[in-house]
Amino acid sequence: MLQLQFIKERTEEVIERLKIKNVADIEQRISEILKLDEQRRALQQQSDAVKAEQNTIAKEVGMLFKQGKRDEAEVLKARTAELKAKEKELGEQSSAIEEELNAQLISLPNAPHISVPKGKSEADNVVVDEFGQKPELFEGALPHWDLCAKYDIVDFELGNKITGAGFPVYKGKGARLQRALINFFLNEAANAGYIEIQPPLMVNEASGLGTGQLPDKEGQMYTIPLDGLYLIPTAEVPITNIYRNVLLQSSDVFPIKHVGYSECFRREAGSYGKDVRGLNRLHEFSKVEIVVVEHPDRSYDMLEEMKAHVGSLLQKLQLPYHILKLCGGDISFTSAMTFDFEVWSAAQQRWLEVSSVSNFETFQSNRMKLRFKDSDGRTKLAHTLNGSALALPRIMAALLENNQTENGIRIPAALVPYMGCETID
RNA sequence: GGAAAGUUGGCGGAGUGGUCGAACGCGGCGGUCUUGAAAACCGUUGACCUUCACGGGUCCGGGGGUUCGAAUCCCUCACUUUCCGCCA
Repeated sequence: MLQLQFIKERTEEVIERLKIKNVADIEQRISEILKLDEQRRALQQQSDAVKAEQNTIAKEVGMLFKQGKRDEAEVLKARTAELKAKEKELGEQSSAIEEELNAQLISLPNAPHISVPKGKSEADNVVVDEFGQKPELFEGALPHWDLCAKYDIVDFELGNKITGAGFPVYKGKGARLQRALINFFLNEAANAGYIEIQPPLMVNEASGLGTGQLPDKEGQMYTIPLDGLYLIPTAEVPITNIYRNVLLQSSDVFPIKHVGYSECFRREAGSYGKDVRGLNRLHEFSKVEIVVVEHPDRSYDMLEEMKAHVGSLLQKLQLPYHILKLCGGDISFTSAMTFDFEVWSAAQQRWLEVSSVSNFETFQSNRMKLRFKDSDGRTKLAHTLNGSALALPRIMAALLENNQTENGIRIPAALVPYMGCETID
C-alpha cells in the first residue's frame, strides 16, 4: 500500500499518478484518507494525554502505598476510574477510525510511475522493443497441442484423469525439456548474480498479505482451509516474504538478488476458450522467478537490468519476442511500472506472455515493513522488484511450434547440453 | 497426535507486580593511549507513533484479560526445544 506520509506530502502527484490507473473518484478517496488521518491523530493525542496522566497517578499511588498513606492513595485510585473510562472510549473511536483508514489505504492501488502510458486495456499497451524474426512454418505445421500428442511429450488427457483440466502430465522428452529449461534459467540467473532460493510452495496468510495477493486476489489462489495455508501462485510470494518485517542494517546490502524455481498454482477462474488451449494457461505450471530488493534511488536502473536479463534468455533460446510497456489500465494493482515480454507462437499466430517484470517501489515493502538504514542514518522503506525468468509452458509452446520440422522438433543450441539431444522426434 | 519446558534489545543472558525500555557480557560506534594496530580504560549504542519544539505515548513472541500499576499474574494462539508416537 501507499505510504500515508507520501500521500500527505505529495497529494497532487499521487492523484495525478493514480489517474493513470483510471481509479474512480480518486480526489474524493484521497481527501477522505487525509481526513481520517487527521481525526486519528487528534484522537491519539487526546488518548496519549489521558494515558500520561494515568501513568503519573500509578506512580504516585505506588509511592503513597509505600509510605503507608492509604487514604490518599484511594482518592487517586478513584480518579483513574474516570480516566480509564475515557481512555476506553477514545481507544474505541480511534481504532474504528484506524480500521477504516487502513481499509481505505489497503484498497488503494499502487501509483503508477509518471511515465506509464494512459490507457484502458491491453490494447493500449506500448511496444517498446522487438527482437528476432517470426519464422515461416512449412505446410502442415501443427499447433503445440497437436505436437504434444504426436511426439507423446505432454499428455493433457492423463492430467484430466489424475487431477483435472489444466494439470498436464509431461512425459519422456517433454519432461526432460521442462527440466532442461528450469536448469538453464537457474544457471543463467546464477551467472547474472542472483542467489538461488528453493522456497516452500505453501504460504500463510501474512505472506499473502505482504506481497498483495491477499485480499486482492484471494479467489485466484488454491487454499488449504484446514491449515490456513495457500498454494503459491508464484515464487514471488515466499521469496519476497523472506524480507517481511526485516530492518536491513545498512544500504550496502543492495541490491539483494534472488532467483527461485517453483511450481505455481492458479485457479484462473473465468478463463476460457483459446486462452486455455494446450499449454496456454494452466492451473499448475513451472516458473523461474527473479526477485530483487533495491535502494529506492536505483530501483529503475535495476528494472532495466532485469529486463535485459529476461531478454537475453529469450535471445539464447532464439525466440522472437517483443516488450510491452503496460498502460495504466492493464498494469497490476501492486505495480508502479511493468514490462511484459511476449513470444511469438508461430502456429497459433499469436503472442504469448512469458514474463512480466515490475517495480513495486514501496508498495510491497510498506505492507511487509521491509526497511533499511540509509547512509544518512534514517530508516526507509526499500523497493522491491520481480520478474519471470521465465514461465515454462508458453516458452515450451513457442519452442515446439517455431522449431518444428518434418523430421521432428529442433532444440536450440543453448538447451542442447541440458537436453542431451538435438531433436524431439 | 500426546507430554513437558521455553520465547526478553544485533547476539548471549538477568529480571515473578511499582524505582524496568529493561542488569551484565559480547558485538557496533566515538574517544584516551599508540608511529600505527592490538590490549586497557572512558563514553555511547533498539524500533515505532505523535509534536514546530519541549515533551508525551506504544512495543519484553502475537492477541485478549486481571490490577491504581504487568516483562513479571491469568486466558488464548503461534513458534522453538526435549521425550513418546508416526514417518519420506
